[in-house]
Amino acid sequence: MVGPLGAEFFARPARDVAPELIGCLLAYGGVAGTIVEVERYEQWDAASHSFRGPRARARTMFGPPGRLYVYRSYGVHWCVNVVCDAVGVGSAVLIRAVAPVSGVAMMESRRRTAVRRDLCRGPGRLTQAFDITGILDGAPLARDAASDGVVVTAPEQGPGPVVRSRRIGISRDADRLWRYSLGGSPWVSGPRPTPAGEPVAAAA
DNA sequence: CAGTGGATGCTCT
DNA sequence: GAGCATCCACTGT
Repeated sequence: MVGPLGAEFFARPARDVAPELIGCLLAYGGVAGTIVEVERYEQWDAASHSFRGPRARARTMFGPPGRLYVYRSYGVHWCVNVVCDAVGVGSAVLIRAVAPVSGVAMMESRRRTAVRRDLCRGPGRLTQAFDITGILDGAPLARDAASDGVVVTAPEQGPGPVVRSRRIGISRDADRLWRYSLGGSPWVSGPRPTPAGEPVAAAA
């Protein structure tokens, strides 16, 4: 699949969508980066905001797929997900890190740092560099690159080996290997998966 | 390098 | 009042 991704791409289980997002281009407001790290969250997953059902904060997770779920983290940062699967499932993929591709000067200005490696490494840093905030919660992904909205575009070629590892910063259901990243990438956040990590193809 | 604590807002107990 | 899907500044090796 090549080109901007829409609702039909995300209307599948997050276990299928998440690894395919690695290597895709995330673009918004003149800045762009290649997705190198995501995590998936499901309703029957104690670490997920959808765990307790469609309550106020996580209601977007239970809406149509292909929309952004943006929430505030630790009262300070924003984090951005894309809703997956069918309406009512409560499934989403958190975008945790991208490799900067364009608009780097804008990213540096927003982040107030010139440390290239830290511009978009981590979910809070990424949203700051992209100026993604809570006003985008519930917004559908845009279908064309010229749009004002957030666009996710599939690459023509695969990015390289996708590995899976434990999710970052959670305590409940922490053993699930639901974090997907580009093997060996320096743009990945947190403790990076050990040497090669676990190949995504090896696990169903 | 590792570890600690503060900032700050919202949800749950 | 506790606990976060975090980040940064600071400390001590």
